[in-house]
Amino acid sequence: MATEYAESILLWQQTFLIGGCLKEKVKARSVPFSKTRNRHANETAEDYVEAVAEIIEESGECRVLDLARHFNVSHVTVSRIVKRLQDQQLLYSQPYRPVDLTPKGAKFAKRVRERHAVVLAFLMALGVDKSSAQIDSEGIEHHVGPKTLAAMKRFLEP
Amino acid sequence: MATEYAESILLWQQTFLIGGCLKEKVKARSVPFSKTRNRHANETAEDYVEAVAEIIEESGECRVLDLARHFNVSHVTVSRIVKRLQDQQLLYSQPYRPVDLTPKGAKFAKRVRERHAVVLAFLMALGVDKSSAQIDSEGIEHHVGPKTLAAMKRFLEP
DNA sequence: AACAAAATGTAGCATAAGCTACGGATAATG
DNA sequence: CATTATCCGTAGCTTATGCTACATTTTGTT
Ligand SMILES: [Mn+2]
Ligand SMILES: [Mn+2]
Ligand SMILES: [Mn+2]
Ligand SMILES: [Mn+2]
Repeated sequence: MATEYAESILLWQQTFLIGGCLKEKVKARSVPFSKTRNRHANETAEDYVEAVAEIIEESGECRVLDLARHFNVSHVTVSRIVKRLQDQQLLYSQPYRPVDLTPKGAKFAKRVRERHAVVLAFLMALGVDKSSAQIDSEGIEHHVGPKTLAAMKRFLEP
Repeated sequence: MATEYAESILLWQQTFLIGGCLKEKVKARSVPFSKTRNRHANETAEDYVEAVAEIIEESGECRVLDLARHFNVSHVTVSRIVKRLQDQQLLYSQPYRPVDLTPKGAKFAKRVRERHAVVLAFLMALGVDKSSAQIDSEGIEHHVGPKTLAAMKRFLEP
């Protein structure tokens, strides 16, 4: 429902971009902010499915505490978010049991991990040291649209 | 106070990065997420001082409603945030009066606008179309550290 | 000056994401 | 098998950012 609301806003703004009347330079200027807010709303889900996939790959299972240490937050914060991602059909979770990805979550994780890998490799190819690239890519990844992602790939393998 | 807390966490993690014991690969991995959360906490302030500077430059004054239209949010959201930024000495504001930048806010705005301009120019130089570059740079700018910013500048003017 | 319109503030609600404190469940160890 | 340690859930608090509805102030127009 949060998603529906956000999408309706974007659709409404699309119409403003098409029909070109008088004072919608302001409207058009607001579109990047709306889209950025949308992307921030997805950010937690993206980081969590990515982390679950990585942790399972590394250690065989993913516990709530693994995620808490991964993100440096309390286990309570993780529990609540896991519950929401379960409602969104991205994760399986039962009380006191390890967390796992649903098929939908696994597909999502695959896309997100690929994009993150491209962004990280791109920054390093650009000459950024690994430590800075790891930090910056952790935030940048969520704001890289398809066009920018394609451009980064072109830069990496010409 | 939120800032002090966040900084104390970062300092604490620094020590973990220096002293290399056993299970702090997990700790080290959590640093990018902590720093990204920090950057998100600054994001609103950055976007607002930037917007205030732009709007004043374009139209002579910046009203609450100008900001509301700029960001596509309600004037109530703007009012509350302006109040906080006033507490942080970034903005001047009196009831029913236009908003202005403090000297501190103006310096901040200068840095933020320059960084945003570099990121936007960089994406376009990379081959991203203007519309996508505008959208993506609006989010990416807040996650570009000094090293990445320097690398982008090198790419732009060699 | 009076009235209407526009801008701004206030009250009250929602959701997301942090936290501590405490209690219950599971797992490891004797 | 009993005990302890670890893990996890729940209750309750906080801050940030969205919203609508309504009140107030300022501004513009008869
Ligand atoms: Mn990631
Ligand atoms: Mn991330
Ligand atoms: Mn921005
Ligand atoms: Mn971001």
